[in-house]
Amino acid sequence: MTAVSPERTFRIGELARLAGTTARTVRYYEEIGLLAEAGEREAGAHRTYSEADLERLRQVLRLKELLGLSLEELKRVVEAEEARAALRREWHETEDPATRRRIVDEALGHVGGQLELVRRRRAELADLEEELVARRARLRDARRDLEGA
Amino acid sequence: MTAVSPERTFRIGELARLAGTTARTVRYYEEIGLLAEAGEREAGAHRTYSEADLERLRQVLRLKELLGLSLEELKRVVEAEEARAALRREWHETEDPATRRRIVDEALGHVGGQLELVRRRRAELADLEEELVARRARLRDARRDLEGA
DNA sequence: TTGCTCCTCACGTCACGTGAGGTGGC
DNA sequence: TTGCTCCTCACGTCACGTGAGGTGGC
Repeated sequence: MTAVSPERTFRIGELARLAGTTARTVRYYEEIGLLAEAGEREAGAHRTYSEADLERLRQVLRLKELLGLSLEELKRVVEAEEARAALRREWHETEDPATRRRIVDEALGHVGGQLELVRRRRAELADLEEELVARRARLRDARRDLEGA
Repeated sequence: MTAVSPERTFRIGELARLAGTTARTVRYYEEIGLLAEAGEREAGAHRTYSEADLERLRQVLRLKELLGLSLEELKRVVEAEEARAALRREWHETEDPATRRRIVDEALGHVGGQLELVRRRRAELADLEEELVARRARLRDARRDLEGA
């Protein structure tokens, strides 16, 4: 039996390639505090990343490209995400239903806000698509009329 | 009877506001040749824009925001659009069906390319929306379990 | 040992934002 | 005439790109 390699690590170039970006971008995100610094590192040593780091980077890039968020806005999203992760850990330490409800409600608000953004974008894209389809239909009609010639 | 004001014009500030951007952006687009210079203008005089200019600016901003195109890419789109407008004028001067077919086919290729971009984006947004909806469902379940407490 | 990838400056670029100082039109 | 909006530099900023010169690991 082979191990499932639960501790796959990446260097910055591979991480960037797998996430569809560049090493420079990853370093920049670290520089401005959007991504955490890659573990313990003596000055000048190579950065190493985990699969969790890869997923986090992918998610950040996805929100940036699809929703057009600035890095400042993404920083707030990531911070909120981390705060919620901390709350999830706290979750198991409390029995108080009021506290638990507060945690869930906060998460619901956060997810709801993102959903609204995504849906607005999708609606705008749907409008654009509709216009393009109409244009294409008119062009196809013209094209069909020319077939007979 | 009042006239339908077929020649409504705008100054740069109003144009920008109606298009959802800034005067600086409009000047920059003119500077890099993305938007045509605003008519005849002695140096230092105010720019004036037509409703057609407003529509063009809106369309450019829409493609930029929804598809994430760079200004260089948008320039190519606008140029292709202008070439097609020129061809439409040429259209009425030719009787040759082969020429007309070439004009229509070029337009079809252009619209088809844009449609593909729009659809890919929409699909990506649909995936993101699905994930968010699933997260919200799990949170709502947790929330419901807490109601009983 | 030889490549390849990584490292840190640091300057360049794209797409504007933001004054500074001055002029034009209702 | 007084505001308001416009004008042209020109420097600042955000999000990286792109070398320059040097070091690390399979």
